[in-house]
Amino acid sequence: MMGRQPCCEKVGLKRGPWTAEEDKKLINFILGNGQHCWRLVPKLAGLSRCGKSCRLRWTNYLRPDLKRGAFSEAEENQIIELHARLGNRWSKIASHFPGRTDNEIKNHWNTRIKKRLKLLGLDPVTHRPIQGEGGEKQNVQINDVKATLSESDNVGGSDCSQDQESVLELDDTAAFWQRYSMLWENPDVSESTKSSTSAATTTTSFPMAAAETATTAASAPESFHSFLSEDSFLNELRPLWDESADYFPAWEDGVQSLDGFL
DNA sequence: AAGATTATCAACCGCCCGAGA
DNA sequence: CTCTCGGGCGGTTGATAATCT
Repeated sequence: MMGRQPCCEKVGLKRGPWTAEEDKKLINFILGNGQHCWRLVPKLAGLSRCGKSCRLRWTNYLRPDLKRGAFSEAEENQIIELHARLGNRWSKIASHFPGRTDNEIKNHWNTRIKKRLKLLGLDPVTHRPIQGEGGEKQNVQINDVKATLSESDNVGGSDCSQDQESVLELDDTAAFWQRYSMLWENPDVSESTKSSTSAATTTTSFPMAAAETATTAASAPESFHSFLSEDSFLNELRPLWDESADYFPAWEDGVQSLDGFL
């Protein structure tokens, strides 16, 4: 026999983007009942979705303790270091970032960090220098960084004011690379990840990230639901929200972080 | 201004794993 | 021990937004 039974009866179930109405139903249900059996959630909440879809929507988008927003430089650096040690174990990586989801980190890795590593001459899978023509990529790396910085991150920019900044950034990059190499040269590195927090909590500077953040932060969309600012829904939801701290450890923080959207 | 291209990210799919019967 | 089931994970897709030509 091939394949596998679907997780649920898909016939008649809605797919695709969630509507504000569906979100309301899901939020209200979870607030009122907590998280138990996801399979039952759609039925009980009156949603024509499969349980998996509900879980995904909640954990990746509706949970009030989500941080959202652009990744900081420090976060990005930490993701890179963790990925070097853990590989594509996104949930493990995400566990180091309260308020971030594995999906979010995975997306960020695939769309941004991966490219940066390539620009740095690093293989995003192995985190080692790409042995291209001549295998001397590591030596030209710093120049590559400079080139790519002025190429791609100097958006709308004056080119002359950048030299000084670039020097600083290059120093940081060199330091980062050094740390990074040491990480890989340490044969115990994969073991050390199991035990604890050793290298994960330190931060290094990753200037490409800084440059990028500077150019994109201003335009970063705060896409948290517009319906959350609707008065009618606010009046209905907010009291529930405030009463529900018992269900989730991070709830209080979540409420606070929501305030920015309300 | 309009069409083409690229980037982003929410959401889905299918597999894996652990718990419990 | 084996089987079933649900939750979780990582890979991938596709719609939309942003940017370029």
